[in-house]
Amino acid sequence: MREIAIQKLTSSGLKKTEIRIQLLSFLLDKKNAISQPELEKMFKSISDRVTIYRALSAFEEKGIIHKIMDPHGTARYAVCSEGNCSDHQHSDEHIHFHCTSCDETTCLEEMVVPELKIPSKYSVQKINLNIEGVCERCNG
Amino acid sequence: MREIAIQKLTSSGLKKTEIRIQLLSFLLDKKNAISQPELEKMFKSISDRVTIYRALSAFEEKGIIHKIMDPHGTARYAVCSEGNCSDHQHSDEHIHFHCTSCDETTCLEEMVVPELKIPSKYSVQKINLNIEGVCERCNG
DNA sequence: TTAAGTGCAAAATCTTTGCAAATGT
DNA sequence: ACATTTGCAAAGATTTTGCACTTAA
Repeated sequence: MREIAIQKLTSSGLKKTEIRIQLLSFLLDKKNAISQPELEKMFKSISDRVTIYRALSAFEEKGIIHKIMDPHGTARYAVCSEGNCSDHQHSDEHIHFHCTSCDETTCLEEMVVPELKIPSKYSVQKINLNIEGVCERCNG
Repeated sequence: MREIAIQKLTSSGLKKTEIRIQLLSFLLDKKNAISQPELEKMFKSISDRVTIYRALSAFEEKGIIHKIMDPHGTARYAVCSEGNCSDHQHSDEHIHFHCTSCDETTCLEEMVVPELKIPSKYSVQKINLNIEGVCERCNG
């Protein structure tokens, strides 16, 4: 995933620093949306909290990752699926599943947000669909 | 709304203190989900921040209100529609609309979350559907 | 009277900002 | 060389906790 990370950084015009490469590689490996605190713990040996904040904002601005708020109000980050996102324009219209047992958030990329008949007085920019429940592993 | 507030407090076994009555009346008057900071400003003359936190948690635990996280990760609170919620069991399966212009969050009580075919390996407890866009007033 | 609710002060978190030093292009 | 990125320290903001005082039941 390191190569893909490097490639994404390059095509976004970001510098390929070791920390950013590792951070992005890590996110690319996961199918889950990782919380800021988790990333912080994970990388605290090689980096500092503030650097992670800034890296994540940079990634998000460039449309490399998207941020979702989990039910606790904790920010979580996941790599955008290919070609869906661009600078400041995220069409991450897939569904997120949050497990109340293990507290993990999974992107259900396969599932699509169903058609909604929204009153025409509203103009819609983005739809977030979040399911809470218990995941396969915890149900086991 | 004061009467309804008092009634809800009574039937939840909460004390009918002036602050809680006013706080709950205020939420009952609004069709919108109000943020903690807003409530804080609104009531800062008669109450203190911590009291509001605690009142809101109490209301939420009793199923009087529900909490939703807006796109900024700010907690917002709205009264549950009649009979939908109970202690620790919120079935607020309606849709929330967040306006990116005025930053208000509205409960679209009329709209229902559509049927979703969720892989059976997941057990679903709650579905959150959040739409971001521009509301009628701001579109005007 | 006594359990629940309040206020104030203080801790614990989480997020942002400024600036000098380090790093990639 | 120059623009980004990093780290550290410090400011801001938000949420939680402890405890003595007050209030509703």
